[in-house]
Amino acid sequence: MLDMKFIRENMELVAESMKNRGLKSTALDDFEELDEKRRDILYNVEQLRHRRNVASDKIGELKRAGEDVTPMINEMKDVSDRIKEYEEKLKEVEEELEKILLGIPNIPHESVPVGETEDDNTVVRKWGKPREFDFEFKPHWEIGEELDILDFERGAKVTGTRFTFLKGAGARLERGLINFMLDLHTKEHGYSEIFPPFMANSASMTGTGQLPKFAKDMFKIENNDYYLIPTAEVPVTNLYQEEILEAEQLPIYHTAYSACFRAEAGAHGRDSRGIIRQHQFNKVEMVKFVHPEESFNELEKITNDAEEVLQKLGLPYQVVTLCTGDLTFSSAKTYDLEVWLPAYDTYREISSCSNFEAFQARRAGIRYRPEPDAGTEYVHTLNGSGLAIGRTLAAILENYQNEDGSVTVPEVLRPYMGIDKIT
RNA sequence: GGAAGGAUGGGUGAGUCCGGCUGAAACCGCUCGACUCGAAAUCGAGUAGAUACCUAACCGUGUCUCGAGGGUUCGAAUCCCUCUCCUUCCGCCA
Repeated sequence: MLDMKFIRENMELVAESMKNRGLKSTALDDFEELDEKRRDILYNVEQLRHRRNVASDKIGELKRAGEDVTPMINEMKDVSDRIKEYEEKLKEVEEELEKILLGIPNIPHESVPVGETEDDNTVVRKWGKPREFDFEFKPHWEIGEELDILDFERGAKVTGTRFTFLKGAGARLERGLINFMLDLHTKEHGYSEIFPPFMANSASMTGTGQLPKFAKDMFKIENNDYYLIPTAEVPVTNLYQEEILEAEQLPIYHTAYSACFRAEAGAHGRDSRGIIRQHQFNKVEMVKFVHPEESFNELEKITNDAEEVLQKLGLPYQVVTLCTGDLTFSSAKTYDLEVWLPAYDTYREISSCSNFEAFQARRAGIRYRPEPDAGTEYVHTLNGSGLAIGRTLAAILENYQNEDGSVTVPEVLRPYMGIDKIT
């Protein structure tokens, strides 16, 4: 959510940023009108309330002195009625305004390229060279099925499409990857580990920006105000919801493993084979709470932290800056890490690192006190996947496959796996 | 699932029966100042958030907020209703 005052004072900028994202900015006209209306009503109602407060004090005083206050009370009845009328109008306007506000996306940072689709994303850097195969290589789902470590059919039988069983060395690889990533981030990158709930309520979902706009992308629990989390970002960012942090607590770095649940509405037919797009997948997430001046430095750092996972695993990747049209709703700037997948003959997203600036903090009420006696300010929040486990596993199967159908275990995972080859 | 108790500022906690003089005592913490070579101790002062208006800004003024929402009332932390969460006991359960 953007600051109302900021929108009021920067109408053109907000309108332009929405245009760059490929959105209509008609909501802004409504905003302007409602905002003015709200402040007008507010002025009137506050005047009346002031009158009422003064009179109420007076009535109390007179009553204690034993005087007759009936005429005054009768007069104030009328004032109270008028206040009630104004309050109802105010509530209407504020609800309308809130709706508009929650629908306005974050403003892309000036360094974000203007563009419409993912084709307009710019490649920042590449690491590693895609492997040249001297044999017929296979996609990960074939490798996985032949090694009997991925079971798609039974996943579909037991639950449904886009659910998969990992078995034997596959299950161990999944678990090894989780542990490897958590160990790396906690021991070498200074993150403290969180194990969050896998469900969160609608206030939290609104805090990080999933609600109200993206309800259909999530799984909702029946008879409860709970949603299955689409990412650990939700519970971890909301850890400090409605809290005021002390300046010296910042920056806070958290890393968390969680299962992630996504309805994948509108993705019918896309990536239907393999484990690239599942309704449930595992992910190790990194979340940061930082001083506003530091957030863009921190974005570079969090991206590097995610990159190091790929480097240690020896997986070729590229870093792209998402253009304005591809940028997610809450983000001011996002780097995607894309890993090389031979069977797809392209780089595919495996991590997304974003700076949300104060956008989430404002929604979630996460503030800090810059100086001991100063007023509060919103922190900046960031997050990055470090990494999506399923896609990492797919990348390992494809990039480390051997001609005989076996898969070599990357060096750094051997302590976690206890074997150096999956056969 | 059953029974009881509770939710007040950064923390502890009074106020709630008997509505107005309480945006909130007291203590702790924190900040600043005094004292000190420095520190501790002591003493003094300050110390909630949001928002509207004013201002270049500081300041100032008003309004709202005592778990959330609604009601009664001229007036609600205080009375009534609904909901949420927490604690304890019983039952059940990994």
